[in-house]
Amino acid sequence: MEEENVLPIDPDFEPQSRPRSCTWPLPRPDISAVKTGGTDGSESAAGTPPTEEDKHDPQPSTPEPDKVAVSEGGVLTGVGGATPRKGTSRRNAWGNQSYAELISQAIENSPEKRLTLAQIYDWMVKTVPYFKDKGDSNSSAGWKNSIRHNLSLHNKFLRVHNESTGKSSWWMLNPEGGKTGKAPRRRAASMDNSSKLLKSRMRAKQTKKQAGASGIGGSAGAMQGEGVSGTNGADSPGPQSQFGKWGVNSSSPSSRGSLDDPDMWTSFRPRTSSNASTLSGRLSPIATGQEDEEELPEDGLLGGYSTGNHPPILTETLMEELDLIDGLTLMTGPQGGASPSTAPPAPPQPLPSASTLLPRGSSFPSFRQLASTKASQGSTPPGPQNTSGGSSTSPSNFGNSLFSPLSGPGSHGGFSPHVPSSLEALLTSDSPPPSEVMMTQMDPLMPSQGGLLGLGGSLSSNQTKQSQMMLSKSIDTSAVGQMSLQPQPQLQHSQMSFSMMHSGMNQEPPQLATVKTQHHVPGLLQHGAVPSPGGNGGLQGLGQFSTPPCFMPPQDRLPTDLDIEMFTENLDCDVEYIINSDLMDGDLVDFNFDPIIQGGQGYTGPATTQSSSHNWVPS
DNA sequence: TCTATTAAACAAT
DNA sequence: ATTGTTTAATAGA
Repeated sequence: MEEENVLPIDPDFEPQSRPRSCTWPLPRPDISAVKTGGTDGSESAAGTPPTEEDKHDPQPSTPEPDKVAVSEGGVLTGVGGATPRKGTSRRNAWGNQSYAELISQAIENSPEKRLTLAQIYDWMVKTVPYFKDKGDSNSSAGWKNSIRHNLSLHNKFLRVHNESTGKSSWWMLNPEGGKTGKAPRRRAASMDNSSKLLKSRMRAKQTKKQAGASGIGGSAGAMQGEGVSGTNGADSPGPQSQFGKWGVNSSSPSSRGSLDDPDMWTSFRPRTSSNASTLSGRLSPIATGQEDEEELPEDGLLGGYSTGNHPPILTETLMEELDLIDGLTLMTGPQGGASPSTAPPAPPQPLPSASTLLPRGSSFPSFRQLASTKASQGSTPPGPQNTSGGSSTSPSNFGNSLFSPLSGPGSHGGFSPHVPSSLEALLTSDSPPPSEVMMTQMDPLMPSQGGLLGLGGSLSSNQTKQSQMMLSKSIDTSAVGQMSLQPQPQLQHSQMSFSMMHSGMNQEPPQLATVKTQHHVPGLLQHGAVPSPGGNGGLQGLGQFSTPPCFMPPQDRLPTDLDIEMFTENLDCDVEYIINSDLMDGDLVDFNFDPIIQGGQGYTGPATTQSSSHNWVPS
C-alpha cells in the first residue's frame, strides 16, 4: 500500500477521493489533466514511474523489444495498434493499454505463448514500468486482481491446464478471441437473461456451497486424488523450451490416473462462446444461455478426442479443439481476416511451427490423460491405455499422421492399442461435430454455436450445467462427452446429438472434412482404424446408431434449444447411468464406428449447409 | 450502452 | 495463500 503511495504519482492523481481503487493513482480524472499537459508525452506526464515508463508503452517507437515489439508482431497487433485512441492521453496509469492488452502482450512475448498467472504478473512487473514497484504485492493487490479478472473475463484468453506440479494454469491467447481485436467480453452480465442466468448461477453457487459443505462431492469421486504424480518432469514449466516435454509428456503417463484429470478439462473450457451471444444477444436464445453451458460440454468432447492418446495429432486436434472450444472458430478466423490461414486450423501466428505445436501440446497431454484416465477409471481399471509405456511411441507415429494425415492409416495401425472402453468410441463420435463447427463458423459467432449445440446440445442446458457444477466440473464434463454418444438407452438424445453432427458434417467441404477426419479420427480411431478419406469414419459409426441423416433443418435448431433443455434432464440421468453401467461395461457399449465406413454417403447426403445457419444467424 | 478498471465475495487447490 | 470466477460499482467514450 504504502509503496504505491510512494509511487511517483503526480500530485494530480492523488486526491481523487476514490473509494475503491487503492492501487493506483487515479487515472481517469488525471488523464484529462495529463492529457492536457502532455499529450504524447503523456507518459512523462503520467509520471507515474519516472523513467521507465517512457520506454514502455506509449510510443511504438519504443526500442524495447520486449514489450511492445513482440506483441505487435502477433495478434496483438490489432489490439495494441488499435488501442491507441487518439493518442492523446493515456487511459491508465501505465499507458493506454488495457489490462487485456497487456496480458496479451505478455503471452505473446512468451516463447510458448502461454504463461501462468504468476508469469504474467512477472511480465507486468518487468515490462511495465508502472508495475515495477508493485512486484511484491500480494495476490490481493488490485492490479493482480484486475489481471485475474481480465483473464477470466475475456474470451480472448484461454486457460489451459498446466500439468506441472502445482502450477497454475497456462493462459494462452485464444486465436479467435483476439482476432478481431475486440475480444468480446463474456457477456454483459446484466441484461437479458440476466435474471434467468443469475438465478441459475446463484443457485449454483449456493448449491455448491451447501453441497460443498454437505459433501456432494461424492459423486465426483474423490476429490483430489492426488496430485499429479507426476513426475514427469513436468515441472519445468519454464516458459522456455518445454517442447520436448510437451510431446513427451503428452504421451507420458505421468499422470496416470489421477482423478485430477477432470480438472484438466475443466480448465479448457473457454468461456468463449458466450461472447457471441453477448454481442448480438438477441437472436439465439440458445446462444446466450446455452452457450455457457455448452462450454462445459465441449470440454467433454475434447476429452474425448484427446483420449485418443496421440500427441501429435492431438496437437492439431487440440488446436482445433481449442479453437472450437474457444471461439469455435478456427475457420472463422480467416474470415475475420485476422487469421491468414484459412484452411488450416493452424496457429494463427506464424510462430515457429514447432513452438506452435508444442505449446498446444502441453495442453494435450492433459487431455489425453484425462481421457485415458477416465476411461480407465470408468471403464476399467486396467488402464493399459494406449500402450502406456509406449507413450513415446505413439508420438512418433502421430507425428507422421499430422504431417500426412492421409497416410495416417498405416501408422495408426501400428499403435492401436485400441482401447476397449466405449469412451473412445464416444469420443470419436464427438470428433466429428467439432469439425462441423468449424464449417459452421462461416458465420462469426452464431454458427459456431450451432455446432456446439449439436455437440453440446445434448449436454448443454442451464440445468445441466448447474447440475454439473454441483457434482464436479470435471466429471461432468466427461459425462457430457459421453452423453452425446450414448448408445442405446436414450437414442432420442443421442440422436439429437448425432443428427446435429451429421448436419454439420454435411456442411463440411471436402477438404475440410478430410482434414478434420485426420485430426479427429486418427486420434480416436487409431486402433486401426483407417482414416477414411471421407473422414467421418467416426460419424458414420454414429450414423449407424441413430443416424437420422438430417434431423432437422437448421432452422429447427433454435427450437432445439428448448428441446435441449428437455434433454438435459434426461441426459443427466443417462450420464450417470451410463457411467455407472455402460461405461463400466465398456464392452456392452457398442459404439463401434467402423472406421471403414467411410462412404461418405451418409454425411454427404444431407448437406445442410451453412446457408441454413445463416438464416438463424443474426448477421 | 458498452467497455474497462477496481473491489470484493467465493470456490477450489 | 494463490488462483479463478463472478458480481457489482463506477467512469469514460
